[in-house]
Amino acid sequence: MDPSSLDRLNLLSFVPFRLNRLAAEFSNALAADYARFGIDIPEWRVLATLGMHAAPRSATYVVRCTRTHKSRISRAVGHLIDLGLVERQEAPDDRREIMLQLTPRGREVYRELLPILLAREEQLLSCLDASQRRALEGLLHTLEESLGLMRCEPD
Amino acid sequence: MDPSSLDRLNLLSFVPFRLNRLAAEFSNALAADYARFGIDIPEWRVLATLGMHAAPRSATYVVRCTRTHKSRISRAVGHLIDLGLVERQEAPDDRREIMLQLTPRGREVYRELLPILLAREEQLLSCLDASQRRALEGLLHTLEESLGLMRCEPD
DNA sequence: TCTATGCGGTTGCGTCTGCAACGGTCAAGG
DNA sequence: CCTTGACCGTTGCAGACGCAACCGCATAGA
Repeated sequence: MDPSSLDRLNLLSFVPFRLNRLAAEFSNALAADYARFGIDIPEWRVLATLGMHAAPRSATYVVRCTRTHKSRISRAVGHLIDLGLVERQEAPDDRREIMLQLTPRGREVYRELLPILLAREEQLLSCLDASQRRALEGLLHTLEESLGLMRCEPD
Repeated sequence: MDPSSLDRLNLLSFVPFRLNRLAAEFSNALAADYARFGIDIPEWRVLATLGMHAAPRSATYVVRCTRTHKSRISRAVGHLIDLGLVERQEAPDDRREIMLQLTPRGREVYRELLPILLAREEQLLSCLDASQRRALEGLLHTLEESLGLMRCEPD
């Protein structure tokens, strides 16, 4: 992967660095879209995870699904509740679990935000043609599999 | 890119999220390697940027090259100086600029750390065969070009 | 039943981050 | 020469972060 010699590393050819930088660039590009709705990245992740399913989910599910630290999820949920986009309800069978679901307003925001984010994704990937996108898809999948990132509870 | 419908997004197929998660996973895997030398990611970036060149570089150069915020670079440099790995010297022609270079000990650490990090990169990419790696290389390059991430001052 | 262990979720705390403001320096123009 | 604006790098500050400790609850075993 690294074309340079062994005692001189070109940072620009170091994949971890490049991935990090690329991801930061993508995040930055999306930040403005989130901000219009008063939410940030972890909050969007909660919104997206809940919006993905019809039935309520626990915070732990969101944690596993997004691979985000539970304290971050907890605070993000708190903020979303303050905004009136999410509501908690105790699970009937286990009072430790707190099921989370979007409020009508939360689902509205989700529906409004979704096409904006997909358009932004499209813009960021517009430099790739169809076959390159398939290749990217395959590579991401292979890497995710290898790192054990694909597990997510069934619906 | 997104196989799901337009009113339901599967977070797991959203490229910005996947990139972010993948990058975090890579960073985490490398963190332990840095830590053995008492440094973290931004400090490694400074070390790598200075190690890449024979001649001293300004902090602004490191900022441009790594696309890291200047306050972060400033503090990383401060720490590296405390550790005795980097030294400052005023530029003779412009007293605003402060040229940075590795100390002998800094270069030693760089040489020691480099193969460790390359091995870690190799491990993370071990799930990809040669042609997949070429594809990844190409995709990263295309995306970086498109986002204007490739510019870095000449030597 | 009582105790021990583990889980779901929250929170206090020390740390790190990015922003914006600043001090010091240079270069251009009157 | 002086003023203006730009630039380099640092730092104060407010907010965000992850860790670890914690609370309440559930489950298993004596």
